Amino acid sequence: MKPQKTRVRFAPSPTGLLHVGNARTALYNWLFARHTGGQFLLRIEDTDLDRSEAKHEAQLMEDLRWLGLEWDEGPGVEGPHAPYRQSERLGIYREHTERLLAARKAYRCFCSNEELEAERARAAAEHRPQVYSGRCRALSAEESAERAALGEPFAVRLRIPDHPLRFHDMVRGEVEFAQETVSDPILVRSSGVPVYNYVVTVDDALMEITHVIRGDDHLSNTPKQVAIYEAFGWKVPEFAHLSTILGSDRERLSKRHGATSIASFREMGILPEALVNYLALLGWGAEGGTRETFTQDELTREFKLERVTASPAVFDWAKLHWLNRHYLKQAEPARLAELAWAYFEQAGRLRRQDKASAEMLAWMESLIAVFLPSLDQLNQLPEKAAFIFQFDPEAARADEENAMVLGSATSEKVLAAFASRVGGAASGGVTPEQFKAWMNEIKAETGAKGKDLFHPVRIALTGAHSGPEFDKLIPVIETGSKLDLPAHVLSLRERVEMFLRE
RNA sequence: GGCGCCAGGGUGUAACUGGUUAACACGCCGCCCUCUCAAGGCGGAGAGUUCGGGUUCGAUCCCCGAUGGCGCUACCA
Repeated sequence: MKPQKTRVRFAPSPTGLLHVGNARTALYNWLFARHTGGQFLLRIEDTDLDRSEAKHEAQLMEDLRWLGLEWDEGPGVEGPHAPYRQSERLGIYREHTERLLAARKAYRCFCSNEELEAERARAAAEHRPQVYSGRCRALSAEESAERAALGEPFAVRLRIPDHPLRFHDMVRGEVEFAQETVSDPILVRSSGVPVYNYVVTVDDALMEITHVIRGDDHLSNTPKQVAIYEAFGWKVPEFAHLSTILGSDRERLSKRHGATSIASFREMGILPEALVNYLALLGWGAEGGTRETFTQDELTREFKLERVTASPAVFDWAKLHWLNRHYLKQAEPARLAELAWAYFEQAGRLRRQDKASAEMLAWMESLIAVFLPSLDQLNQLPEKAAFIFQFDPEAARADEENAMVLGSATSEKVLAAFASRVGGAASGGVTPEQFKAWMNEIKAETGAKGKDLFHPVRIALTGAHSGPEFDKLIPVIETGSKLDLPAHVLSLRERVEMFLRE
């Protein structure tokens, strides 16, 4: 028997931003499809027209593409099972409902809301499962048709079979629900709008989905869906219910925990490869378990659904940051310069049009290299680099620790010696080699060494007694001072002069 | 209330079909490097696998129960 081609889908509703939980579901679907050589579809669940918005759909697709999760069928790509938007498939559902009704697998339910509520209350009081009594199940075909024809409002319910509903879950194993604990589910509301559990099942079947990979909040809905497959005589697919992602307080991760949308991660300057790697690790571990960093290709090769954990995982910013730092260091400087530009632009440090200048871009690359080792997210860059663009001697002196350094006897001598050298520097700017030579001279001249030697100079140049190494920093400052920027970047010489004038 | 899922260091995971001093990574702490902050290198602490039974020569792993967390229980998705 030749193996069936796997087909999976990611089916979000466009009611808001794509967040980590859903993104991880999408990723696992995508990885599974790619690993097995199958297909990954995107389907938009927009039956809830009040909450669905076109802009969310567009954002969703953009976010998926940013993560590198291209779909083989779906909006924008189309395919043999189009349309891929549920709002455009209403006719299909209606047709299928007719079939079920005709086959008496489903029936019209004329019960009112009040009646149903009373029924539930009674069941709760008697400690029984709150399932529908099935009162309208017994209605004859004639009576049912007659009341419908008379205009009496009705919903359509599925007849739950009288055998246990079981299915296989690749994460949880065999799962079984006793039939008496599952209520005859509503398929179509009295308004005529079909219900989520119903349309999902119809679509999954018609789109020939072989593996339904989704969040475990759907686990308890699955027996109903299995019953729908059975009612139509369709093959029940494999399921894989992914555990929830929790916040550090072990509560379901939500906006309450801060930024959790994919869009916000991108805005912060988290690289997509870092996020993909992190999300993959959240609920899955490679065989052997000694590797943590995986490219998307490596994940595709290693990812096995059977290895996904059933227990919920806590989202950890520290580890995401660690991975982001890792990928930031791997990234092409030109790419980082391009990405970082937006943040500096926002901070008013750079102009958009200057991106066209190779000189500017090169300078940006060297600037990023200076701060890269201490960067969690790219958007931290303008703040870390602020002292390059804006030098404030007064504030530097005001700092308590700085004042202590500057108060020492040698610091004055050191600064004077340094100032005289910078003052006489060639117009080309100070080079790191020159700087090093000067510091050696000053060391010999004043007897100051180590912190006593470097800290006063560092404060006079950067405003702080700690910061990046001078070798990398000096070229950035000197080159920057010659560029045409929104605000002039002070050269070493200008900094020292200004500092001593204060 | 009913039904279902889950349960290992602070966190994410590894541990072949039951046999390991319970491994790796993040984080934390320390040391080295260094003018400093990072980065990097080296090392350390931190769980005996929720609890109670059972099966077994032997359970993190299999079974039962309890407890806790979560989900579903809608004419929400």
